[in-house]
Amino acid sequence: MSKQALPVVDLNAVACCSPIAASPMDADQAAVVAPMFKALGDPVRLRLMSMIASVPEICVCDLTPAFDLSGPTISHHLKLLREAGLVDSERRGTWVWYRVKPEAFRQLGSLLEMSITPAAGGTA
Amino acid sequence: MSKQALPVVDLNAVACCSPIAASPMDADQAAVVAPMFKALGDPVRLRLMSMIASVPEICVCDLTPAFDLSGPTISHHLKLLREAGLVDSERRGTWVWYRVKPEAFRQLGSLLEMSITPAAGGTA
DNA sequence: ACTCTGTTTCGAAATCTGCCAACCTAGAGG
DNA sequence: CCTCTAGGTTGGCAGATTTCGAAACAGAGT
Repeated sequence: MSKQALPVVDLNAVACCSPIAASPMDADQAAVVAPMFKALGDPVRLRLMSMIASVPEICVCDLTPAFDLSGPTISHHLKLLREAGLVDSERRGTWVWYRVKPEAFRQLGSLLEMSITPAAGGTA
Repeated sequence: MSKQALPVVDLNAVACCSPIAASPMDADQAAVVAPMFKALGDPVRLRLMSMIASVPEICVCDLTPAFDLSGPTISHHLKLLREAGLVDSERRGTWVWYRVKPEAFRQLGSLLEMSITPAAGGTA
């Protein structure tokens, strides 16, 4: 996808470093972040994400054979990961390569930090 | 819910500290972890989770009015968060109180660490 | 009994998963 | 240029799952 597919999730719209536990999340922010979690909420997409994240980049032709699913189905799941802003794709010649968007990854990670409100579990 | 609802997700079955980016996740592990992400993949549940996580514990009677949804619907979403192993509930007298399960929270956080494989984004 | 809180049950509408078929792009060979 | 083949994506369709509310139910307090 050389023309850089639709960025459905605007990463800059998400507060970069405020954990879920820091303060109640408003509806707008939840609407932006939830699709990212949702994208990881399917076992196939989670494995795809894991495979993509564990190397600098990976060809679709290496992803598809790892599953008992048709090509179109894998393509569909990759599209959802793209639309969630979690990965990027680029066509190089015959093949399409996928790689993670580290910002998105970091963002999700920081949302799950619990350090700010120890009362809610950290110290109990 | 004093009799400690069905623990559908066995937290001990999840590798405690291996980030998604460390190595490709096998199908079994993905099947265990995906439901946790899925539970956070809905805007309502994400906000519920955030509200619960930002205080030591909170009454359902304080959660419901924050949404434009019926009581049964909120109850349904809370059930999904419970079944995902993300929160615990306890009836005390008239009211039911919810609180996060910090282990689950930490677990999800550690899955999103990117530090182990700098090549997949850190250094690019 | 009656009320209040929260859950469960059930059904309708919307969404998701997966496949097949068709399509588009890129490279190889005429 | 045209055709042929291979890699991926898109469109359309069944079947399963999800979301939500109305109604009924269960527990606690009055």
